[in-house]
Amino acid sequence: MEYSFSKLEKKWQERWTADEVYRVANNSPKPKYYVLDMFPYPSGKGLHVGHPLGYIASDIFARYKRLKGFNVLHPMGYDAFGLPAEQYALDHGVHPADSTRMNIENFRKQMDRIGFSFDWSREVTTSSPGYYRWTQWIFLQLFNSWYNRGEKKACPISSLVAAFEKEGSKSIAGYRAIDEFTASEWKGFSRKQQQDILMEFRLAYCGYGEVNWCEALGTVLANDEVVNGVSERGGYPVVKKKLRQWYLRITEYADRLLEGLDTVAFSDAMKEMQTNWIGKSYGAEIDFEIADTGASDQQKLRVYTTRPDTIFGVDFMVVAPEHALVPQLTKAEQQKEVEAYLDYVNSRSERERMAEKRITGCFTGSYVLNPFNSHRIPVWISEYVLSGYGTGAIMAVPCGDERDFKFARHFGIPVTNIVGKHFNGEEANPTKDAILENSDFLNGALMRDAIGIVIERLESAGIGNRRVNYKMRDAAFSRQRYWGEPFPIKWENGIAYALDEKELPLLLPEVKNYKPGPDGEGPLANIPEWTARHLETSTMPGYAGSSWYFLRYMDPHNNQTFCDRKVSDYWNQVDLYIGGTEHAVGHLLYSRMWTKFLFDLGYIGFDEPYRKLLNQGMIQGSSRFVYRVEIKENEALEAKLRQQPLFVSHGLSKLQGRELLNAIQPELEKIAGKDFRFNPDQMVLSPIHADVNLVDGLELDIPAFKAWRPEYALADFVLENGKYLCGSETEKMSKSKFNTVDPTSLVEKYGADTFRMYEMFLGPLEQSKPWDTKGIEGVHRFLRKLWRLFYDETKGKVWTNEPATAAELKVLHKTIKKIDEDTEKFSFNTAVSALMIAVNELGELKCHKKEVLEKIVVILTPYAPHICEELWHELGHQTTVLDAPYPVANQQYLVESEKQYPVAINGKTRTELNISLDATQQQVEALVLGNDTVQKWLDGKPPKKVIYVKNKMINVVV
RNA sequence: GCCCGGAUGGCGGAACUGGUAGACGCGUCAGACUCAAAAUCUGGUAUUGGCAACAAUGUGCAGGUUCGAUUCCUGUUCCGGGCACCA
Repeated sequence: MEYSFSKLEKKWQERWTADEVYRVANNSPKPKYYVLDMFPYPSGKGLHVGHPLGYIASDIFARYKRLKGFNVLHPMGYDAFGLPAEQYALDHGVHPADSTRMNIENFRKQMDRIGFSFDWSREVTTSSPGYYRWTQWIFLQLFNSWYNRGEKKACPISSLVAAFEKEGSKSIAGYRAIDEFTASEWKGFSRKQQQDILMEFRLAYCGYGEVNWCEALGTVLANDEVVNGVSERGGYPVVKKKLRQWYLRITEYADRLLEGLDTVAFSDAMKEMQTNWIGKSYGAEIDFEIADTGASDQQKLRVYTTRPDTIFGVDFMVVAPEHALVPQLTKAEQQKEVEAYLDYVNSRSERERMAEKRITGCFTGSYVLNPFNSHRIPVWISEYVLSGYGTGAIMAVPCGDERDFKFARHFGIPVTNIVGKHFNGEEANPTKDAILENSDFLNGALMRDAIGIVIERLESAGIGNRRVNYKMRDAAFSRQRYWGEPFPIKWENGIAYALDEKELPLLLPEVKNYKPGPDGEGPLANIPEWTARHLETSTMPGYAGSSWYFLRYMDPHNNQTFCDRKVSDYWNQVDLYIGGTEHAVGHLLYSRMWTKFLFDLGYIGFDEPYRKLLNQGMIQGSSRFVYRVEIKENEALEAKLRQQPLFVSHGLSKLQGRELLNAIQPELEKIAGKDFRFNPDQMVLSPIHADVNLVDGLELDIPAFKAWRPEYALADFVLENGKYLCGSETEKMSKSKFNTVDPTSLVEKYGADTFRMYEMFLGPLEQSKPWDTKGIEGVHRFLRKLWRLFYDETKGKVWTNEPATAAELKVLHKTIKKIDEDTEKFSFNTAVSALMIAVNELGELKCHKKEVLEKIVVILTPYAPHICEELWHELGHQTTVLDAPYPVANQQYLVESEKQYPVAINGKTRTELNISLDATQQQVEALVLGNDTVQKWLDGKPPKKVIYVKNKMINVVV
């Protein structure tokens, strides 16, 4: 009987589905375990071998935990709202709902072949009304909440209204730049005034602000969706634009997002990325009086600095071009220059600014006074100061800050040295460990200590105060697009009103075209019925639905609430979350914030969503290249080569000019004839991606390549050693590079079990690695060897009920221990190796004992579930192997009584000795020193000491 | 520029708290089976020298600590990832 994997895998997949074996209940006497994958965006391109990597890992762990006696929640769904589906709709006229449905079907079909243990009865799709109803609901909770800094948690907005009615703006002093008001003033405000103030506090709010506007996509983007000044999706230019937008007040959670990192098991790299994104810094705000202004219209320039200790090193001030005081600061004689500079700044796109950082700037003509010694300090404008951070103005200390120093040098501003020999006049020194000089009352103080001294002085003199700043900004939460959750918001007289919860879901209406609406509004603005109801016309961004999906899996069919509190109390946090690092600062921060928010309001009982996060590495493509001969500026020859292309093998691809011509002359003459003359220096070889599936290792399958594309049908090849070898390069896996490998075709050829194990065998999960199909045979061979322990091709069944020998049990228990340890620490690649070794060893021992095989089958089940289920039943079991008890390694078979030890003298191995494992140090010493070889080497001299490393070796030090 | 991570045979990668470096797989070589090939099985395979036993050298590079270093320390090169005027 042969191992016919395709029949067997189909059989069990059907059986498992029919029996609903993966269905999991929301209660159980067993302990719970929640294994989650980052759900996919169902793109039209389908899966390549890189996608299932994380799913296979999570599936192995989910099955392992189940065998270990846990009630395991392991769901899957689709992050279905988003730009690409809409872009596709614009281009092809297919409704996003339809293309999404088709893509989901395709994804599902591909995933099903791999044999995952997902509980599909819990599937969620973020674009289905039953799901986004609750996304809208959570949005309403955010809209109706504010962040109470005193209590460090979100509270209902009604509590803020109550506070205003009772004591005016007292309780929110220092929150935001809002004019103070008393309780009676509050009551006297118009409805609009009141709502405008409340809007400043809502956790989901609408406001005007600089946003990242992407013209090509016709929408705004969040900061993490902009990479190097262009859109993450599509790579289109992004400009800053002032627009009315919805925001998520994630900045209020900055501290808790930071502190929460201590309570979760994320990689250090991941924690650091989030920490940097949040970017907390400690410093002070300082007011500088603007010189030469009258006492009546006294203006102050406020700066933020982390280094108040350098206050006497301030040689100039810089304000951002967008700073509100620019017009007042600009003196008449500088007017022209400032205007020209502002024009220049506006002409530069975000991308240009990032690409080349020029030192630019312009003097305003104004001066401010140093608050401690009243020195006059010139005020400049420069684009290197960002309007969005701190106060949009800085005090420049060239001797301590590299940027300030370069600016000073560029514009010839004299530099004050406050750190003595620590500053060499050539570059700034940002040290905190220097003793201050030229610094008035700070002279002689260590900079590190001076920071606090200055802040105290500032605060007591009322010219500044301690201040914490964050790089993180509030997250832009609206998109001028169609394919997203509609906001449950209605506008009346410029006031945003929440829809009643009973009106949810606010269904996404059908549209005829997906083109943007007027005035930068979304496509929903084109629908008269929509605008007639004064509904918000933008939709929510892609990350809205993914910010809470892990909760919906727990209670996916509940239509009373997003997730019953009892159910979320049971499943609690995600125990293991597997996905890529690309969501480090997007999805992971947003979902952590939503979790904290829902916790604050008491809807769930935990405030971090993911207990442990594992980042799988990317699987890169291994591209193959063929080298095509092109002859420039010779149209007649080129025409011939277009008809009959000529490719040279990789080994010859480095040749040029005359040498190249010599190598390819015969083939070229066949195509072009003998009479052609041309300059060999105009001959170039251009590398062209060849489909990896047409290449075996590096050798091109020439007939298959010719059949691949009509234009290559007549191609000719210059070979080396009778073969055409391709060049290779590791690149991102992508259809356009023809380096994608389709998992389904591999499953068809080798079976799902082989495919799963091979993906794990490739290397450590967290490491990025190039895909190479070659090695898959080895894993396949392993499963066939395993099969042969049960069945012989001629004899049929060979397994027996005979008792196992000690040697066989030793192999078994060693393997159980190893697999258990490796799986527990997610070292799946070494676990697969250990399983291979076990099967090899059992094969050598000709072990066909049920007693041994049965346990091997169970520990192998998470890795290769189909073959194990089949063999489990073959061994006479009636129930599924999924519920088998996980074997325990028996120490008895792991301990050896005697072992051969290498004996080294000063680190060099000289001989080997058999030593009983319970021997004492003295016994070992006597044995070693009594040995002839050792004696010979010692040459009569006594050794300094004998080092006996149990289970390892013995070293004699002389 | 700053912050992380990495570098081990022809290749992917093993190696527990410092203890025989190269497990396992691929590739390759040899052999068995075969008329032959494929498939399968068995064995060899870090490098250099030697028929061999064996010897020497070997974990990016240069040092250091140690009886002993892929592992720890210092410096350095290269590669990958993240951040990038955040004052």
